[in-house]
Amino acid sequence: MVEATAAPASAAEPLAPDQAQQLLRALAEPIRLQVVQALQHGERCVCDLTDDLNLAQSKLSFHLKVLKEAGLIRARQEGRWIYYRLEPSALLLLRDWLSHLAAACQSPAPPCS
Amino acid sequence: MVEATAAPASAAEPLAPDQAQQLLRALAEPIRLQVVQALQHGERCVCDLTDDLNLAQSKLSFHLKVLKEAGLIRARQEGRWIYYRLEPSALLLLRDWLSHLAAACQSPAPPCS
DNA sequence: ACCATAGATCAACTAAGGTTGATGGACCGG
DNA sequence: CCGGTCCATCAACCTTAGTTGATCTATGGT
Repeated sequence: MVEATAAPASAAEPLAPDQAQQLLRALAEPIRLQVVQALQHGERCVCDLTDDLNLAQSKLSFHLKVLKEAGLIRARQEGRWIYYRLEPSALLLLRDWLSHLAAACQSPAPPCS
Repeated sequence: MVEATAAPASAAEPLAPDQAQQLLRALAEPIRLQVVQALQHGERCVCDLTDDLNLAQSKLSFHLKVLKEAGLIRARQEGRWIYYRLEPSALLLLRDWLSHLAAACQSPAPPCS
């Protein structure tokens, strides 16, 4: 959805609300958050992740899929194993979206009534 | 949960995973995202929000509660009306948390197997 | 060719979270 | 004091999303 093969993403385009929401939804789940943190310091294959996080293989696979579809992680196959790693550009896009939001709400506004 | 009356938050403390998750969950919902965006340019009272977003009062109230409990918005009463506004510090904390995550995953790591 | 392992996918189940309509408290104007 | 408006809360319902165990494909070793 978000990406092409070589996700150019840096900080130029503002990230549509739809995409922001997809990223937020993907991150807003305990297991997926653990996965993301487990990948924080580099690539890991699924078997290592199941072991690290003590999860059923099927369950982990489900969550990896959600993260991948959101563009937050990327898979790389090597022989029998599949290595997953974080996609920093997605994180940065979301980060910038939050910055933008925070910046906008610093200004005063007219009361309603 | 997250805050006291005067949320000091700026950029010093790293934000616990628990709290990051609460913020993410709060934002990861279409209506709440709309609410946040509606508050982006300043305070609004509930009646205005129901009107702007065309929502049942009860429904809006539910989502406002979630956002408030996450520390993302703050309420201010004035007569009969209750004005809500965004809490930038929460957004910035989450922003920094994402920065940190993105920064960490830029470094290489040892393969498993 | 055969078996074992890595991982994805599927269908049925369960649990969590959002919705709805009704009720209740707070504040105001007459 | 009374009626109306603003908003929060509650219980019952419904929808969405995560879980579980089984099955399926692919890869590699022997």
